[in-house]
Amino acid sequence: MDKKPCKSQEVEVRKGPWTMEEDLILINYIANHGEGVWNSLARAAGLKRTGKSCRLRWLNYLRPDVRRGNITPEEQFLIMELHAKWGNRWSKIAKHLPGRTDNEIKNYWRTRIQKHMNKPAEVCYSNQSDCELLDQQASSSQLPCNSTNTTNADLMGTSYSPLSSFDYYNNIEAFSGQQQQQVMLESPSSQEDNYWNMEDIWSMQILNGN
DNA sequence: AACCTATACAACCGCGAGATC
DNA sequence: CGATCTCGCGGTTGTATAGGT
Repeated sequence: MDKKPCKSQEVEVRKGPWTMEEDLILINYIANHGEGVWNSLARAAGLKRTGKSCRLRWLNYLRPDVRRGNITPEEQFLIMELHAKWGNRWSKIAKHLPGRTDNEIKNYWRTRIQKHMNKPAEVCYSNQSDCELLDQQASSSQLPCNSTNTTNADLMGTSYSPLSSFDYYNNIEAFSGQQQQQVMLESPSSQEDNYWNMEDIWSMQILNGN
């Protein structure tokens, strides 16, 4: 666990954003040799990165099955439901969202959901269709739509959440309306224009003969 | 146009658990 | 059985960019 830097890594370790070259090196190396044993992988691939950094980059960004951006309303509800159940167990939550990473879910939660939950519940966009969607989700996933019977401690274990269950589910309800509107307004690809997408990388990799 | 602020996301850090030597 | 190593997790920080003034 990174207690001591590996001798061969003391020389030079790059930090910060990954370059396209580094990405390609990592992808090619993993395509040829498989993933795992990240420290030696980083060295063998000739990357001036820690194994940890390589692992993170691969899992969160480069893996071919990773889906990025545009969290669907269904995924959003699932995240809220599972977070209510398990708290900040992001990797556990991520296992139930194919293609989503714990890091992405964590970021999504902190930037989009938690923010709304911390607001008072006066902003309630609930309309009939929102409630229907919420009901659907609730019935399919055992999420109580407006339960006051279950405490957060019951749902989340000891380490979690200052909100009362009433506030929590009220906010989920309020939030669902907001997000539905937001999702409708967003064009599917708008968020990804700034990224060179993974299809590009993989097609380049194919061109490289891998 | 320039500056400021908020937001979103990529990446890093520290830690614990489990495996291996 | 202790030391070391790797992996994985959750929290936090850094930075690019969009939006507002």
